[in-house]
Amino acid sequence: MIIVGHSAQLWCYSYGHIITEAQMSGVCYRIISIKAVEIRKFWGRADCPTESFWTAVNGAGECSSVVGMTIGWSKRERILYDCWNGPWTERGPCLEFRFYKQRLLNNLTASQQQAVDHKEGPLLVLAGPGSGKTRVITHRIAQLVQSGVHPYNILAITFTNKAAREMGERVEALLPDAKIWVSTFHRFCAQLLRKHARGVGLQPNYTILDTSDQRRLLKSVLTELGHDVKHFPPAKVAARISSSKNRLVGPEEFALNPGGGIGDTMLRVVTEAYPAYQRALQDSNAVDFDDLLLHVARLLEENPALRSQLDERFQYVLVDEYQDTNLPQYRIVRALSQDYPNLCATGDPDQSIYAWRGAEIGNILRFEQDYPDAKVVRLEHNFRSTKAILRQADLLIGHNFNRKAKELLTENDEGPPVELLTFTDGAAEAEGIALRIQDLVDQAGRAWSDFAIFYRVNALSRSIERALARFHIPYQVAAGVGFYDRAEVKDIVAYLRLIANPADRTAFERVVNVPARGIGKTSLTRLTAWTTGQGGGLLEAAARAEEVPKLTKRAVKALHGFYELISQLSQRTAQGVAELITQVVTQTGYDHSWLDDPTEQNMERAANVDELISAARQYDAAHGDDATLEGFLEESSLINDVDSLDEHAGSVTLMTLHAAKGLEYPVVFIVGVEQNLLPHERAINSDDPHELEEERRLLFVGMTRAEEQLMLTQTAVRDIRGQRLSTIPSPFLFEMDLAATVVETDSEYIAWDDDYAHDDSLDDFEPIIKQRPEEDAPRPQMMTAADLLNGTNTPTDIPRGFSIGMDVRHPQYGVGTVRNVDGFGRRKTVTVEFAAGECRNFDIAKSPLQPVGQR
DNA sequence: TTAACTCGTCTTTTT
DNA sequence: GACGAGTTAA
Repeated sequence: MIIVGHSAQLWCYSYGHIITEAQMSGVCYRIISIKAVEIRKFWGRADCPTESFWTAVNGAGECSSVVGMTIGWSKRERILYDCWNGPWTERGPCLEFRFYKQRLLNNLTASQQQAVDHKEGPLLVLAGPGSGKTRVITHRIAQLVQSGVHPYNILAITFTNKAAREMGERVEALLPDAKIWVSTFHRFCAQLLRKHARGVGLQPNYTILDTSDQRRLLKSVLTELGHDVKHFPPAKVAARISSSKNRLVGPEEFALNPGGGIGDTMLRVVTEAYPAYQRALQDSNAVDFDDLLLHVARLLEENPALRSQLDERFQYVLVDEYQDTNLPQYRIVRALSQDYPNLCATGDPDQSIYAWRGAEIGNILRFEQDYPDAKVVRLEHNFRSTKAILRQADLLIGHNFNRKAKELLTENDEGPPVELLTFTDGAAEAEGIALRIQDLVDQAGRAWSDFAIFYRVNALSRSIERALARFHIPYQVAAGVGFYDRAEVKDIVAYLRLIANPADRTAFERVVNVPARGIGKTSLTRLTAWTTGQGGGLLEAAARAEEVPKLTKRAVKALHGFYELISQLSQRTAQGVAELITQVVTQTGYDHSWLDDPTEQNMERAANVDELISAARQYDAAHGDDATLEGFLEESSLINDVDSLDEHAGSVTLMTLHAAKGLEYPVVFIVGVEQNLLPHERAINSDDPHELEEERRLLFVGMTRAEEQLMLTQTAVRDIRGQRLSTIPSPFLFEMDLAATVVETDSEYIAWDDDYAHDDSLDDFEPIIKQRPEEDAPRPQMMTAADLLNGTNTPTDIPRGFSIGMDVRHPQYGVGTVRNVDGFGRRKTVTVEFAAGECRNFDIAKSPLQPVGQR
């Protein structure tokens, strides 16, 4: 059911209402493709499509029998259509229609055109926010191909998967048949490294460790070296190692010149741990994120033949967000642009917000020195934001000393002034925002998906989430526990990793006793100790367990069994990844413990495993014969939480300021614009003034995401780490000219102290706002962040499971009554009062507590 | 072996 | 306040 390249004109739906002809102002949409996609989550019902819509779609001749409803409309010029005709709360197949605004090349501004037309030689595009940078890149690629460059010789690199996907789609829209390699730095390197793994002492089936695996490995390395993990937290050591890698400093160089004072024990430990960690990676045939770049940079440096071969292959390299490149990335790009220096770098020094991660803003500032004959094009015309928004953003960023002056121009309307809202505390702030959003939806016809809320630190999302939940406003969060961080998902993935790469030590340690097979800590320690002496992987050692001294008979048997299991599973890789996962689950009996006990938690787990299987199925389908286990693992280890944001969800989006880069929303809130938060105290305490400038840029990035309306908020007191502190306004606020409002706490809306929370009105979680007359209209149902992260696709009323006053049964303690519910997500706990009047707390996630019916 | 409890630590941003 | 690690109780 795939139609590609079909063209038809049709009217589009936004979430819940039709975009009028006038709003579309003559922009023509073209169906690029219709494909079946599986929808993980969506909010609620929207209007049914009109005749004209279906006439248009049916005109394609392929899907005349489709019934369904519009479930989302996205700014990315895509519309999703649910063609599931079962109950709408269930998962069903969906159609995805992709539309692209057909804009012709002659629609470009003069400077955009300049950049597009540039063919040979280095090119630097300094692109302010919202200046159509992606369009320039995609059109330039199209232009290159039209002028005879072979698509094979073009490489486009971005930083995020999202950006890569978007660029890929847009290039595809312009050049439906050309296969252009559009990739992120990490993915590009991962693939290159697959081919040339041996050049850096790896096997082609190497694994990519994510942050938590990396920590785990480092922790065992530290322990083996006899260092106290309390004193030297793996996270800190990892940070030091990472920053060294970002500066291309290997373990040997680090040891030679560690820097720091004589008494710096931390440095001593790192000096010791770094090489050991690197060896452990090598032994596991694994790399961490930084290694992907590092290895490739090394490879290119030490291997002139390979370098020139790749340089020739990638004659036209385009790098987006060049201001965020770190040293290895810079070296890689340079290495690929020597014989064919047709490097096109786009970026904006004012949007450099990753210096803390090793990004070198100097790379973009130095571009003209690196490539003396570079052509420089400035895109200063902003198509995104109102004049009011840009004026404030400009005022703010003007306070940075370290910067090339640049103007932000727009022909857009003046728009409403940028507001500064001051609240009494975080709870009032959250509710105030929820109220605003509700008002704008009710009164101004905004859609939920028009809103975004940004914050400096993830911790701030919680209060906002609560407020949104109370107001029954659908939202999604780009952060926190990602899908691939869930324990059950990690377990299954670890099995896969072990199958793909038997040397993978972290994976082995994770699953050798999951589900329990009687291979305890002691057996594992003995096995590891023996293996260290022997060389080789742990799995191999498991096969020869009988040779390991002191192992009990039972352990030997269990290890042999485990080895057998993995070998058997290894035979099954041919039928696709989804099938393999199914095999893993059944053969290991992984889900046995939950299947007969359908608690909420267990059903979530099962759903997550299903989710993983369907992800694998999608991968299999997308890659056809090229689908490999390694490929799937690579894909899953390189995606992040922001990538899973669903533009079609029809919900308010919450994310950190960092994650916001590259996105745009009609209405933006930036919360907590306060001293010590934004700028962050870490930047304030730092003696490097550049850090403060980076904070300013961060706010700048956030502000320039807004298209029409922008609101900054601050509070008088804020709870930080459980402590209530008075705040100091952010110095940045004085650098702008904002319309300030102090929002008086309206007692009617305040219900957030704990006393109130124990009131039984919360049990049913009724919205505590007064019903508005127009609120009779059906609202999308609630979905908690936890649901979203679970990938649960059924919106639910909260709280699910346990509520205050409910009678419950515990196998040990008998029947009792729930007195309190606490915590969030998987950390949710309930307090139950039993007959004797004694209260106990239970972890919902772990306890065998069962409801026995409502009062 | 599991689940409840207690304690101590860490709190920026993430490919 | 959130979370991990370690301890205790059964």
